[in-house]
Amino acid sequence: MPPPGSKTAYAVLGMLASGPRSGYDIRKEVEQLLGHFWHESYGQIYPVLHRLQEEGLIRSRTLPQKGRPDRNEYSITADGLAELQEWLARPVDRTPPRNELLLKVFFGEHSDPATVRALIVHYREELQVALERLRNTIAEMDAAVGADPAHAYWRLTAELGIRSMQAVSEWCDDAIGTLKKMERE
Amino acid sequence: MPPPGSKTAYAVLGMLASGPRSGYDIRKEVEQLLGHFWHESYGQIYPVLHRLQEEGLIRSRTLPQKGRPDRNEYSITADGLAELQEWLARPVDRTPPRNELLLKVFFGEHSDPATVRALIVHYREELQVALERLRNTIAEMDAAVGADPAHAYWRLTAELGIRSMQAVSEWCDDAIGTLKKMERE
DNA sequence: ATGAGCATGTAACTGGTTACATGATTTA
DNA sequence: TAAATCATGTAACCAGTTACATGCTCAT
Repeated sequence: MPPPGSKTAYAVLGMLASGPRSGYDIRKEVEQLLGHFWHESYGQIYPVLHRLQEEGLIRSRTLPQKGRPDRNEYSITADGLAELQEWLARPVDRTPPRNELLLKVFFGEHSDPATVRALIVHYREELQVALERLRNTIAEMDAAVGADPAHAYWRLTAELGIRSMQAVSEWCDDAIGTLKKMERE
Repeated sequence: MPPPGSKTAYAVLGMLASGPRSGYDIRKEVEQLLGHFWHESYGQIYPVLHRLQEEGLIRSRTLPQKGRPDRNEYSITADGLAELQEWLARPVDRTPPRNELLLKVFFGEHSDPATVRALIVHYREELQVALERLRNTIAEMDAAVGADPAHAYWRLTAELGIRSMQAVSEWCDDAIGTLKKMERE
């Protein structure tokens, strides 16, 4: 029943559940669609593909190509789908939190309000970019697929992305205000 | 100039910046105060303490104790404080996101709405507990220290904790509603 | 002709967790 | 008397990143 642990294995399995893909495809798709809440690197994907194949959860066929390296296309097996579904039904294991921004804010007393404020200002800028990008993706997806039932799940993830980014963004505004007040004192 | 990378090193340095502590103390305090956004394990703290001492960023003295192991109390050096402050001024490096709940939600099409809903319900319960715990800590801290300027920074971190948990909690409510609707169709 | 994209992979490294070992003391 | 707390540490493991290597094709 293992592959235990490795989220990457399940991410890969999940991607293959909607159709055959190469390692390269998986990477690209994860970045595009899941980029706001997930990430995978090649160094993780390729070894996992090999392992999953050994375990019979996926299988591959090699498509020769002219001029570029052969394309290894993987598809999920019945066992793989079962494994995926079993994992999906298990409650998420909560991973220990690590928010570097908050760590720095907490240590703010050993620096000064202006420095901390600059940190938050910078963070907010990056946040705004990510928020804008996600909003655009949502608009594109909504236009492209409409009320597709498969799309509904992606839509849920996007919704949480928007909301939590908004919440953080508002906190940034307020924190910047508070720190400005502290600077004046 | 190194210790590069390791957030643990900076977390430890930051803790020692407000006074001498043992590895054990650090662990406990991180859990109590920073628990809602940070985590450290002994297996990480003790080696880091040794390394930081070799690098001259902290120094230790051993307090013999009757009946229990000697207490190694570390304090930050001038170099250590400088290193901490340098790090504090640098913008946070954004770590690749990994939200397992959203990963499962996204793969919901390979399971079914009811299963996904159960996942979110369970998640929301744990969230509520964490939210309650943080609210209590805030009440205690506010009562204990009042408008202490050092406390102000902690207060900022708590504020973000509350807000983002609330945002996620609201999303859970809505998502559960959406999934119920999907179940009926 | 330059660079981006296609496509695969590996090795070295880093960061972190878990489980173990030790053992007295205080509290319930 | 059982369990939690104090207090240290290590070894084995796991997950993940980064940098590297290869080499063709297509668009600018």
